[in-house]
Amino acid sequence: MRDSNRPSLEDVAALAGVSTASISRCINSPQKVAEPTRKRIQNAIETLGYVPHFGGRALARNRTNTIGAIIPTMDNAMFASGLQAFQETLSAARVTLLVGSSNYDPDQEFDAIRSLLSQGADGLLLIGAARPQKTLAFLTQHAVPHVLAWCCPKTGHSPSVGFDNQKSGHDITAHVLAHGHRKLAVICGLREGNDRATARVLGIKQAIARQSGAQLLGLEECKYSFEEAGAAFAQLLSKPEKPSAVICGSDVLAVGAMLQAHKMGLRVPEDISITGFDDISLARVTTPSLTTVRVPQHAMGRKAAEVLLALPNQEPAQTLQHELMTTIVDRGTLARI
Amino acid sequence: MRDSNRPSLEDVAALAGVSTASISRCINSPQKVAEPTRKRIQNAIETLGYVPHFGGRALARNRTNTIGAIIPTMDNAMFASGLQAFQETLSAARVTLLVGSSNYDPDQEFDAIRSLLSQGADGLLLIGAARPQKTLAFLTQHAVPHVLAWCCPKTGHSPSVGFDNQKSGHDITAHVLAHGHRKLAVICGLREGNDRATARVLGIKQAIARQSGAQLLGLEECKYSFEEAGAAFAQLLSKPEKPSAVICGSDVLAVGAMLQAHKMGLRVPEDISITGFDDISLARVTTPSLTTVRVPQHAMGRKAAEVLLALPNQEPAQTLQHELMTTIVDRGTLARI
DNA sequence: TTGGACTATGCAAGCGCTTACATTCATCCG
DNA sequence: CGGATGAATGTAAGCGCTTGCATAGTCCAA
Repeated sequence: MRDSNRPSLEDVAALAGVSTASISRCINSPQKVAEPTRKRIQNAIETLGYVPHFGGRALARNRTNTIGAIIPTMDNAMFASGLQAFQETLSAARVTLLVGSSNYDPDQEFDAIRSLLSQGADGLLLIGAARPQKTLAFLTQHAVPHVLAWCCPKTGHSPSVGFDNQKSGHDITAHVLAHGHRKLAVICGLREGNDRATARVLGIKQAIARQSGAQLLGLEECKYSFEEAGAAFAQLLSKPEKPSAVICGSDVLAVGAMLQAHKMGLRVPEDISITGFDDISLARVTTPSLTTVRVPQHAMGRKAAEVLLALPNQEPAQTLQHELMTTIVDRGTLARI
Repeated sequence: MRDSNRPSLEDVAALAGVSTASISRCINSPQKVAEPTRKRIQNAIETLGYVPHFGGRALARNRTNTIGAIIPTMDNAMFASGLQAFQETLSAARVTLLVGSSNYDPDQEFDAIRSLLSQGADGLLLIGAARPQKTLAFLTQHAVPHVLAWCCPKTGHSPSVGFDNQKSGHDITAHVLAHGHRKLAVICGLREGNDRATARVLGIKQAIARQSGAQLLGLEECKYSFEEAGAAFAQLLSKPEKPSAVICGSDVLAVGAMLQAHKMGLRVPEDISITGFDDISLARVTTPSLTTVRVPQHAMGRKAAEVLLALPNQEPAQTLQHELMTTIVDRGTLARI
C-alpha cells in the first residue's frame, strides 16, 4: 500500500539525521530550528523531493487550507472573472480553491456543498443569499464558515461581499427613465431560486412605479443564452404596444436582444434602446457598445477571499457585510427621446 | 484539538453497536454488510450527521478523489468553458476539482503544480505541452498522473486531449488565402512558453510560404487584451505597405483589432479582413461577426476529465493522445478579394 | 454428526503528520 | 562552581479512517 516512491517525513529525517519532529518544525515554523539543522533538513528535502502528504497533515491539523467556491457556472464570464480574483487571493495566502457548480439549481448546489465539505473545505464561497431551508439548516448544523457574494442581504448574519442588486436595478431604470423613456420592457433570468435576478427586477419595477407615466409593457424570463434572450425580445416586440427601451438583467441577455433586434431590422438605439447588467467583456464589443451596470467583479472576488481567510480569527462583533458599489456605464445603446 | 462537535467513526460505531470497521465497510462497500446491520448503521449516521473526515480517509487510502486543473486564467472565456465541462464530468464521477492558475507564467505554473499536488490532487490537467525542464522533471520524478489539453503533442508520452494548433493555424490561413488575400499580417499572444500560440503562428507562416505571391507583412505579439491587440493592430497598419487581412491568434485579439479598426475608420471586412481563433461567445457578437476557428472546448474539457479518471486502470499500451478537430466558422470579417 | 465453505463482523495495525512534553546541553549569574 | 534558564531537539501519542487477518456463526454435503 505504501507508495514506495514517495518519501515520507521519516525518510527525510533519516537522511538529515534528525527526528521527524524537527522536520515538521522546520517546515511549519522554521524559526524554531537552529540554522545549521535547518540547512541540513532543507538539503534532505531537496534531494528527496519531499512533499508533505496532504492526508497526514490534514488529519493531524484538522484543517486542509482549502476553500471551496460554488458558482452557478463558469461559462458565464461574470462569475469566471470574480472567481479568478478569488483564486488569486487565496493562492497568495497558500490556500487552494475547490470548485463546484450549481447550474442555478438549489439541489445541485446542496450536493456541491456537501461534496466540497466532505473534501475538507475549510470554508465556502456561495453566490447569492436565497436557498432552501434544507441547505441553510445544513450550513448551520455543520457550522460551515462561508461568505455570500454577489448580494448584500440585509437580513441573516452570514458574512457577505456584494452589491445591492435591487438598488442597481433601480438605478439603471431611473437612468433609462431620465432619458425620457416611458414604455419599458424587461428581460431577466429565471428568478426562481435566484435572488439576484429577483432583486434586480424588483428594483426595476420600483423605479417604474415611482415615475408617473412610466409603464412596464412586458417582462420575459429566460435562461442566460443569446438564443433564449433573442426569443424573449421577439416576444416582447410582438405585442401591439412596443416598448422604447428593454432593460435586461444581464449583459448576455442584452446582447441576445441586440442580436435579435438586428435580425428584425431594428436599429439600436434609434428604434429601440437596450441596457445590460454586469459589464462583462461582451458589453464593450457590440456595435454600438452596451450601456450597462458595472459590477465590481474583481474587487468582489478578492474581498470575498479576504473575508473568508480572516474568518477564523474574527471577533464575532465585527461587521462582515461588505457592500460594494455598482456604477452605470453609459455607452451606445440607450437613446435620449 | 479534537473538534468536539464533529462525530467520528467511533461515535457512530458506539451508537450503532458495531465496530468502526463495519461502519467503514458500510460506507465504502455496502454489499459487504448484512441488511439489518446496514440499516442500523445508516440510522446512526443520520442521527449524528456524520460526515467522514477527509484527512483520515485520505491518509488511510492514500488518495483524495480530487483532481487539479491549472489553467492560464479563468478570465478568458475559452478556458472557463472548457473548465466548466471538465468540472461537470469530474463531479459526475464524485471527484472534486482543485483549481490553480498560471497567468501564462511557467514559474507560477510550477508553483501551482506543487501546490495542488501538496493538496493531494490525484491527477492534473495542464494546458499545453511546453514547459521548462524543471517542471517536466518534477512531473516525472513524482510520477504525477496528468493530461495535457489544448494541444496534441506528437512527441513525449503524456496523455493529451486537444487539437493541432499548427494545423488549425495553417487551415485558417489557407482559408484566408483562398479568399484571394496575399498581403497578410498576424497578431498573436506572447509566444514564449506558450506552445499553442507558437504552433498557431508556425502554421500560419507555413501556409503563407506555400502560397506563391503571399507575404507576411508583419507580426505583432501582445497580451490577450483588447487594448494591447488594438495597439498591435495600429502598429501593423502604420507601415507603408498595408495588409489586406490580419490573422489573429485568438478571438480576444481579433476583437481588439476590430475595435481599433473601427476607431481608425476602417471598415471590416471592406477595408481590412480580420480572423480570430477559438470561437468564444465574443465572436458571435461583433458587427460583423467574426470569422474564426472553432475549438471544441466543451468536448475537450469532458474528454480530458474522462481520460484522467480512467488513467489509474489504464493498460499502458493504450493510446492516450486524443486529437479533436477544429472547424472554420465563416462569418462576416473575411472578404473575398 | 462433522468438517468445509462461506458470510458477517471484529481486531488492530498502520497511513504521515503535528505537537505536548521530556530531555539534553550550553550559557550565564550569583 | 553549581544550579537556574532557555534554546534545540527528541519521544511518542494521537488525529480518523481503511483493511488484512482472525474469529465466530451459519449452512450444507458427506
